[in-house]
Order: sequence, then structure tokens, then C-alpha cells
Amino acid sequence: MGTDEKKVAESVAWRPGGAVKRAEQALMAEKSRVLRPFGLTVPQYAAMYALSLAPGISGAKLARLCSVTPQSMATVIKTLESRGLVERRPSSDHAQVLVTRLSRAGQALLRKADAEAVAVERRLVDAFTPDEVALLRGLLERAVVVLTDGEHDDTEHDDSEHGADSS
Amino acid sequence: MGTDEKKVAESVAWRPGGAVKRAEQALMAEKSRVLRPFGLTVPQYAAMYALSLAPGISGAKLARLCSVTPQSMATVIKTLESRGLVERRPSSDHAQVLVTRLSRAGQALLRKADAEAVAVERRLVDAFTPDEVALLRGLLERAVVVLTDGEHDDTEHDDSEHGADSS
DNA sequence: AGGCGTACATCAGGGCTTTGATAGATCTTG
DNA sequence: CAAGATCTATCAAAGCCCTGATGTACGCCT
Repeated sequence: MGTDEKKVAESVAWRPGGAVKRAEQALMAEKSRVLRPFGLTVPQYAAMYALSLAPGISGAKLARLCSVTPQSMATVIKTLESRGLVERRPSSDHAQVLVTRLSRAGQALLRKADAEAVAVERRLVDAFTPDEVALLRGLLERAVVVLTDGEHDDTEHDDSEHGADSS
Repeated sequence: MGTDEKKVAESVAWRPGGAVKRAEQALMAEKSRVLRPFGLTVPQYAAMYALSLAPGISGAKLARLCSVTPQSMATVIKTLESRGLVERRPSSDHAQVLVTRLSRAGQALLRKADAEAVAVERRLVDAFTPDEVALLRGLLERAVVVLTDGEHDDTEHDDSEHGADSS
């Protein structure tokens, strides 16, 4: 006897966290796999992708776009910079703010890597009807709201602009 | 104003990965928050929970239950062991296999921590109808299958028992 | 102008996770 | 019995991610 492995596995997997975790993990694993040939990790790719859409933003904003802390983004950017894929320079109107943008090499690499990453996401989306995709997105969004909402001690205000961009 | 921040944010968030990632992150963040007072991280809690259901299993099996690599589980277990929350000892019938189980202190701590963790999951589940929860679970499962399935070079076989339990 | 609040960048420390490689024990099979 | 496959544990290296704490720069407001 001894705990009946199958049943235990089910119990553990049935936890609401389990399903989300496994999905996220599967997605990360697959993306990692297709990104590996380019020497990119998923966070690195995500940062570069965001950077391609918003060139020259601050590290902090980039972090927010990628849903990570500024510290995490700093380590990612440092690696990318050491490989010459991105370039950082002090902002002209905001000394102390560092604006980041893709280098030419970075743009070229991203173009190729992006094709693969998009293909993975497409493979995923194609396995569902458009309605199902919308439904899934909606349910996940609601989950985020529910979990994020009962706010504890965070100060509430606006955010938006304050002027640290360029171009 | 270059790059219209709002629009960029939307584009980034709209990526299929974004929704799943944010949901997982929100869940992790909330669980971390309620677990912090107990000095436990989410992976530590997960391992202890699995351990409470399957006492005395090997580290490798525990890793599989928690959907992490044996290496990850090893670091988690090492921390838990150093705090006296779990105990490891060589298996009687399988020298070289280490069986792990919760210590009394670990059981006591888990009981309290589990209540909080379950409350978070319950808060989440309660925000949806039972049908929606089932639907979400189903969609996520399908996503995992789609992403995991196109298998590359993994060997296929059965698994199940081989006999490394106790009690 | 002096202060307060906000944002940015970074150092420090703790943990998790993955890939890759090493090595001993056990089971299966010829 | 010996070989090969399988499972287990662990070392090592590289990254990512988070919390907490500093120190600086800028904007607004009195």
C-alpha cells in the first residue's frame, strides 16, 4: 500500500495552481526550445520584442511591459548588452535614466527568433477555435483581477506619462 | 511620445504567452504573500503538500509530482531539511534512494500554511461558476497537450511502479 | 528655494529552475 | 551471469526572479 501514486498525482494536479502552472511551464519549455538555437532565453526574447515595439524606453518601463521587476529586467538587459544585442545610453533629457534600444545585430536576431516564437504561439492558438481563445483569455484575465484585486497596502494613483522617452 | 505606450502595452499583453504568464504570476504572488508569514515559498509549500499525501517517496518522484526537475526539488528539499521541516533517510530496500517525509514540525507548519494557500485558491475558484472552472481547466489541459505533444526525441513507455516506497 | 513624492538604477542576498554531466544501484533480458 | 536500460542522487554553471535597501534625479507645491 503506500499512498497509491496515481491518486496522489491526481490530487496534486487538481489543485487550481497546478493547471495554470503546467500550462505556463509547457509554453515556456516549448518557447525555450525554439529559442535555444538563437542563444536566447524566453525573458531575453520578451525584452527584445518589447524593445522592438517601444525603442528607447527606460529599463523600468521595459520591466513593466514584461511584467517583471526592474531588477530582473536589469539582469536580462545586462546580458543582452554584453552580447551586443541592445545598447544603453543616458537619456538626453533625464540624466540618470538609461534608454535602451536594439542594436542592428539585435534587430536581425529578433527578426529570426520572433518567427519561431510566433510559430509556437500560432500552433497553440490554432488548436482552438477563435471563440475558445477569447474565452480562455477572458477567464485568465478575470483570474488575474480576482487575485490582484483584494489589494493590501499599495498606494493607488494614475501613472501614465512623466516623460522619459525619446525619438 | 514615440511609440504610444498604451498601445505597446496592449500588443505585448495580447501575446498568448502574456495572459498565461500573468495569471501564473498573479497566483504565485498571492500565494507567496500568504505563505511568507510561515517562512515558506510556493515550491516549498508544494513539496510539503505533496509529501503530506505521499510520505516517504523518493526525491525524483516528488519532483515529478510537483512538475519540476529532480535538481530543483533537491534544492527545495535541502532548504526544508536544513530547517527541520522534513527528514531524509536512505530507503531500507533501495540503498542510494533517499526517502523523505515531513517532520512533526513540518506537519504542524503545513497544516497552518495549507489553510492559507487553500483560501487563496478558493477565493479564485469562487470568482467563477463551476462550469467556468471546469472549462478553464479543460482549455489549459488542451494547451499543455498541444504544446507538449509534437514530441521531438523523448522515449515513450509506461512508468508506474518500480518499488521505492515504504511504510 | 526647500521639501515631499515619485521614478529610476543598482547593490546585496536568497531562492528556484534548467541543461549537462557524473556515478551508483536495480531491473530486465540474452 | 553479464550487458544494457532505467532510475536515483548530485555537482556545476548560467539565468531569472523576488524582497529589501541605497542613492540620485526630477516635478510639483508651498
